[in-house]
Amino acid sequence: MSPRPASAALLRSAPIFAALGDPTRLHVVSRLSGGGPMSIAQLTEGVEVTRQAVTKHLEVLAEAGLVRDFRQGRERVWELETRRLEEARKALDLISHRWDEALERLRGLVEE
Amino acid sequence: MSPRPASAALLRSAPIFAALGDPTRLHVVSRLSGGGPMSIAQLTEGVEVTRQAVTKHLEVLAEAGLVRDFRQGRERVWELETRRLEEARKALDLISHRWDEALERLRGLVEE
DNA sequence: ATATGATGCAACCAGGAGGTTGCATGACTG
DNA sequence: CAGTCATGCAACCTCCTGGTTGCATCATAT
Repeated sequence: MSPRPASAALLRSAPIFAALGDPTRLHVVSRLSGGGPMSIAQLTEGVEVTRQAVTKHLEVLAEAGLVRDFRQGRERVWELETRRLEEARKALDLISHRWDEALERLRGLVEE
Repeated sequence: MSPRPASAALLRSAPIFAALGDPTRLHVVSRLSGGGPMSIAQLTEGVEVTRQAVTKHLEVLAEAGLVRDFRQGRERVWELETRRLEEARKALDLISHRWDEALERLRGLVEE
């Protein structure tokens, strides 16, 4: 087992990070996380952009599996999907863990 | 203290996520995490794109504070900067934590 | 000195991302 | 049924992103 190749699992979390990488989107996610499920109109308040822009962002987040929607009367309500958040968190853990191992190996080599 | 606004600290991690959101970039980060510090040429092996493309990606990662470089003879060696990784991980924790709280509050309201 | 390997720099390009506006639709409220 | 509020749909626009190619530089091994 020499230098491990980039695990496919890790690579698969790229879309999640990409989705979280936009300020407006992160803001929306944060709003959702703090206030529970919200309609598009609600989410648009407190953000500088148009309702349509928010809609697009929500669709990007949904595509990445970070949010989920359901209808409630004439409203479309969005809520967080924490499973993917966990995946991303684990990916970050994996990276730093492997980095520590790698440095440890290097230190070992130097000391020989 | 009603529905908390998106914390600035959280918003500040958007660039980190954005940097991690590209497949090639995540691949590079993964390579670094598994094999210790590497030169640009080394990182270019095992990736489908040009050396210059890799250089650009490294600069994006550096901009986000995720990697750091130092010269070693005629090589430019890059290494991971795990501090920012930690920040991102904490941001994800914060989000899911607040979401759980929010759902708890909602459940409380419904049961009244 | 010189050839070679590792980068740096700059110009250029296509496509996608993030936003907007205008108008159509659907579902409650009186 | 009429008015209104929450969305859906579509066409457009601008800029940034991810990539490329070609050439200049700089350090090193001979």
